Amino acid sequence: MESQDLRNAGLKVTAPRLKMLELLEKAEGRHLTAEAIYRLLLDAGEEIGLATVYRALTQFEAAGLVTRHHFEGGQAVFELERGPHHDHIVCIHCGRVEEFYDEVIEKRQRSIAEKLGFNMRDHTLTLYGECNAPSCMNKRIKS
Amino acid sequence: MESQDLRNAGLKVTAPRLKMLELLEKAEGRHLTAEAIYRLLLDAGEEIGLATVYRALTQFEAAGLVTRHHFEGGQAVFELERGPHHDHIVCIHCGRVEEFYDEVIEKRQRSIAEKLGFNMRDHTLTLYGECNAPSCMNKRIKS
DNA sequence: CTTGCACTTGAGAATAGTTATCATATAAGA
DNA sequence: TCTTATATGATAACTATTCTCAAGTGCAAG
Repeated sequence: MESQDLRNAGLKVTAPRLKMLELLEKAEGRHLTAEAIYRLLLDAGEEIGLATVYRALTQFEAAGLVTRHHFEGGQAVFELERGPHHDHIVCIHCGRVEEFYDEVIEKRQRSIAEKLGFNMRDHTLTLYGECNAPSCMNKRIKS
Repeated sequence: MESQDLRNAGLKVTAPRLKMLELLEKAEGRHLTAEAIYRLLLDAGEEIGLATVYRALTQFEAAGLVTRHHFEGGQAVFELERGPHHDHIVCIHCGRVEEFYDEVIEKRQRSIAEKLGFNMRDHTLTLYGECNAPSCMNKRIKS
């Protein structure tokens, strides 16, 4: 239950926070911007402020409930932290995001950090490319 | 000579652009923000506008003369594009940046992209950790 | 050399994304 | 139920960057 997640994080259980978590749940791994979350909730008839969305997302991130990614371009995107770590590949044409995990790369990163005298704490790996989704390829031909 | 780089890129050879390239050259691989470049030039007695710095950096990037990184936190940093591709590891305490290149990771990325149906065009890999520089460790103990 | 003009420049306004402020509202332990 | 630390929404403020525009300048053609 989401309310338990909130309590564990030392956050009060409030309507805006629950709605946001539900939405992220329903989004099933899609990567949403703060703005998108705000609009979706408004469209669903919820009363919520953009500031609250940003605030809550920051708190969720601190609590390890969501992850923030920056990819290329302005806005940050958020996704629910379900399961283990993974990296991303983003289509430079349609923005589609796929996730992957590679043990070889993970191991290699740790040993590189160690060799350079760093105690590794985190990393971001994002690949960019052209995806082979039909809808995306069509768009490219037209333009 | 830098002026040739500019001509090759289809850019006119102007004082501000040359000064910026010289500065980046002297920075020897340090990663500078647009703001830092601007201030350094002002301090050196050059007359230049911040808008010009941003404009030129964008043009240099398009021409492949410099690379733009986002790391964590607000401002982008720039470095001269000398030699082959490399990735970065950043100290989360002092911000020190080291560079590395790992053929195993590079290969692995390409095959992952292919497997997922992407034609890979680019990637960013940044590790974050605590560095073992004496100056950095001291600061941590004090605070 | 001059000259013409497309390209540049600097200053400041404008924008995008995000965070801070503040008065009001509310969750939840006593 | 009371109390109070937290949370909320509206809006102002802020940061990084880009845009606008009038004035200036590199450079190719004469």
